[in-house]
Amino acid sequence: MHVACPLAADLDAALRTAAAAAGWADAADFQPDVRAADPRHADFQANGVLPHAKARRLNPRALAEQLVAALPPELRATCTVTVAGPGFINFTLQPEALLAWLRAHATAEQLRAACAGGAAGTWVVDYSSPNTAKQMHVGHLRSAVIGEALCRLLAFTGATVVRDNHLGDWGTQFGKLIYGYKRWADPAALAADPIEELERLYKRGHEATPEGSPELEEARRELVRLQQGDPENVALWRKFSEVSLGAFQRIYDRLGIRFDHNLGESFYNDQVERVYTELTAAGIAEVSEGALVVFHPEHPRFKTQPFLVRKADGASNYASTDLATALYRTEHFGAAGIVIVTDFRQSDHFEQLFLTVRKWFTARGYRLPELHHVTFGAVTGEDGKALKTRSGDVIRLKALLDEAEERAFALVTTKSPELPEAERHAIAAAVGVGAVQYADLAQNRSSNYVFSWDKMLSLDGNTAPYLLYAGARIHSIFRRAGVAPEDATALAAADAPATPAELALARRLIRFPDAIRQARETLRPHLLCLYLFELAGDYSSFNNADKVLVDEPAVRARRLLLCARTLLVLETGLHLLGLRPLRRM
RNA sequence: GCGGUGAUAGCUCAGCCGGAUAGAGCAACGGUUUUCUAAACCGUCGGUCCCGGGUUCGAGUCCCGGUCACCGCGCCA
Repeated sequence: MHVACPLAADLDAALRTAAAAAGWADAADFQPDVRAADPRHADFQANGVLPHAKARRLNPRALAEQLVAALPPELRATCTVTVAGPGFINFTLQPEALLAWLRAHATAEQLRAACAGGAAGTWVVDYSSPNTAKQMHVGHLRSAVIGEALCRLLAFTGATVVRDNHLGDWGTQFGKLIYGYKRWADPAALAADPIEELERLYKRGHEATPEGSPELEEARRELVRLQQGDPENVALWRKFSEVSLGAFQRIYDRLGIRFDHNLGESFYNDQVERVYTELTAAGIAEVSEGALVVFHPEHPRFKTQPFLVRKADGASNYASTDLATALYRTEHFGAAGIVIVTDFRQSDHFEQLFLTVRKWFTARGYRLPELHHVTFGAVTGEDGKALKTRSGDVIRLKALLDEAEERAFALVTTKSPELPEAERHAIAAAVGVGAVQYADLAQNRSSNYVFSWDKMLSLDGNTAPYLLYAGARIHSIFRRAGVAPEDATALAAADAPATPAELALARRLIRFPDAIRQARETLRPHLLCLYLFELAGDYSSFNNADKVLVDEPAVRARRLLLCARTLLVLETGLHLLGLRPLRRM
């Protein structure tokens, strides 16, 4: 017998049909509002009867009873339906329906199919985007980690994702850096730690070129030479970029990030002229105080707060390059969506940018992609100010990841001293770096983030190790059982979930597509983190309450089935967050 | 001044389109192991959801007013 497992969308459709079958005069207007329910009450609840009844001055409980009576018998076979409170309709899935879902979602591909439909076409995601010739510090972590998770979520739900690192590789700072480099570069230091040396040279160049000094004039001339294509300066600039990208990639490797493109600001240098021309021709931009600016008369604030797209001296700025970038992404990649991940302080800039792009593209008849600015709160010190170590330097990302791995290594060695050292190091890398990533992802991105080593490196509670540990325990059970989690024959005899812990776990598993949908729609990975934490909690409770490897074949098979599906969902989810699951820890 | 974001347990935070008794983790205290990894599980303690109004069957959630914090607002990116 084949028993299907109805989910929210199926119940929604069934209720609409029932409204018509019950003879409601305005059944077409009925919005069932089916959603996942508090597990204490049901699997799903429909709240839509209350507002519907209210608008028509009818008794909501009576309406709800009519709907329930009009539901098709097939549905009643798969779930228990009750009316509760003022008129909620509760749906509790029968264990056989849960079993049907578990059987139907055996592979990553089947899981993905259940989650597809969120995004389509090409989505360009602009994240990380550090400045070249500088170290990455903890302030760079959020964009990289959140951006990568969003890329994976978008790809998982059907988009073709283009990962674009929009490097800050062009601008006035290069004049000072070249000035410093030509005078004080130390080849040995450059070979040992290039970024460190470039930072030193920039600082030295900056200090040696105070405002109004002849030295500053010389630094500016270096910049002009670079922009005019002077071979020596261009070669130096290229070297700075290469060295920087190499250092960045060592960080990205640890975070599981690989960009498709590194199209920095310099790439758009010769594309801004078209922006000026088209914006001016369309009457969108105007000259004000010598600069080319865009006002938005329909906007309460931007009708007077200008968007400067070209400076009075004729030079481009980041608005110019961001406009050129939006055009390039649309024309070259055919972007259906553009997601830019930066901190909240740039909200005004991107709001103005998007308003301008919409008018510009509409005026020219260009395809208009969906535009999203994904913001996140600042990382601050305990005082709410910019982050510093005790010595006054910013905390380097490399140092943070190193510290995380060291702490994790000490813990692995305590917990699992029998494992070979190389494996303990590999586990420590996944646990330590994963903890740092997860600490960032698990918090709602819009709130500010007070940095603390203990919080970032915590290994208890709602943290990466808790999720990784649940997975490692499942692998351990399969090792003991002598079967692979993908081995369907070991699961064939499974019957429906029966114990409270089994049922709670199965009910959590079927909600995975809903969690994915929410995280994707809101571009908020913490909703996926929350789900995975609850899943790992339900699994841990199950693991504690019900022994898997028992003698009765049906019980053993159904618990192995739950383990296999938990593992599949957990590892899929961890991967979407950019974390690496572990088989042992 | 205008605008954005935030304020929920001692601490760090969830709370999705208004929905049922506001939830986790940490910390504190107590319990669970001859049994698949105790990095676990179970329990106890802990709340003026910043303040004041409003909308309604129902408000942490929406609206209005206020307080505090961080941030943005003409040539940095």
